[in-house]
Amino acid sequence: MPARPYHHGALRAALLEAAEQILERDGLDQLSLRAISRAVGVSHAAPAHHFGDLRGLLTVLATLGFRRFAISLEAAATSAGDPLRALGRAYVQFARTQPGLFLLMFHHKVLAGDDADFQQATAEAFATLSRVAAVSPLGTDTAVRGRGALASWCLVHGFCMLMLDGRLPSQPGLDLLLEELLA
Amino acid sequence: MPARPYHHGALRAALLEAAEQILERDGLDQLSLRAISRAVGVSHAAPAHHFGDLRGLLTVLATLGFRRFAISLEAAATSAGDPLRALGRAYVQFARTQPGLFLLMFHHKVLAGDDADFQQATAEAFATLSRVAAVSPLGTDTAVRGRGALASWCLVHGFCMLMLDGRLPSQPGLDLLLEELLA
DNA sequence: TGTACATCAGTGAACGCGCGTTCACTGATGTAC
DNA sequence: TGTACATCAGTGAACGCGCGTTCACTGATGTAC
Repeated sequence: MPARPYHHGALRAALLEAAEQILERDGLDQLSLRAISRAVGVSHAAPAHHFGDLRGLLTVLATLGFRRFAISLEAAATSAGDPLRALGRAYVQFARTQPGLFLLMFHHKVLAGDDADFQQATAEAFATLSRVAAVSPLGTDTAVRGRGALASWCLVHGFCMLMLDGRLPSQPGLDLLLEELLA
Repeated sequence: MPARPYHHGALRAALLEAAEQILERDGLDQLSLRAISRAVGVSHAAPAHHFGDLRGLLTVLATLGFRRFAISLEAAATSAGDPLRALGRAYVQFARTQPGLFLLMFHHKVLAGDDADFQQATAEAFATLSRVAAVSPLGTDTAVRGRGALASWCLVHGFCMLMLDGRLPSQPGLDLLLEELLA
């Protein structure tokens, strides 16, 4: 086996991993096909075989993000204690530990929103949200059931966005959140 | 007076206006010094005299945005009826009618956050928010007074962000919001 | 009132950069027979 | 078991694009005297 085989073997996964690293380290505006290829050590024309273009790669990345998001939320929802609070904590935790990915996931402009896998992954995540948060099932919207669910979602999502924009205090912020979720 | 005088006269204002138009029409990623200069019909090196670099221009633009934001919020806060609800409506209204500017204002990465004017303008806007929203003055944080204020802010901000990302239904969304603000 | 001069605002050409895409190619793999 | 061939995955050079910055310049304005 030569030191560097012509075929990578798992280039697709390697590209996604590198893309996520760049996303967290440098942000979305620094994420390019060339930068990703460079990080993996491959020709910058290679990603086209796996993702088509940059939008395709970003969409796959966001899809994987939503899958992981859904798993985290589901785990929180079935944990002991108040499931709504646990859900909120998990939501914020996800945004805090992988802000680049989180922001990408909610940046529809750069994503292929009509992608089937992407849509399914987002629906999966939001299903947990609306199921757990709809403690007062008053409405029957397709997107979100009930005002309580929407309000909870907005509250926790707004918290994440303000936090990631540096508009909230650093450490006591999470402590505060727990209190608000009481309401 | 010649058809096109050498000196523009009000280039600074014209550049800002053009920048805002591009921001709303094409988004932040299309906003460049060259695009702005092109729109005004001026050399692309000209903006440097007024703003230094792109970051400087964006910061001024965001500062003006926060000033207008503060005025809208203040007007809502002093209107008849429930001030907290009016404030929420004004917040969403601002984000809805000028999404590009709103997103720029909450995109610290591209702004000079340490700019004095910018900081003052944001503080001005947030002051109205915390004053009105702090119906239950339990805390004494520097940024936001009380849990109620923070919760209201997160709620309405999250609503805006989800709305601008196309994650909420189109028209009935605003109607729903009014109900949630009851809580 | 007039003149000299400093300063300011805008020009336009040039530079280098990183990007996405294209294209003919080559190495490797798998499959049909 | 072996051979031919199609397909796939990655290469590397080339192209054109838009960008920010720099620089010597020029037109216009204002100020000192």
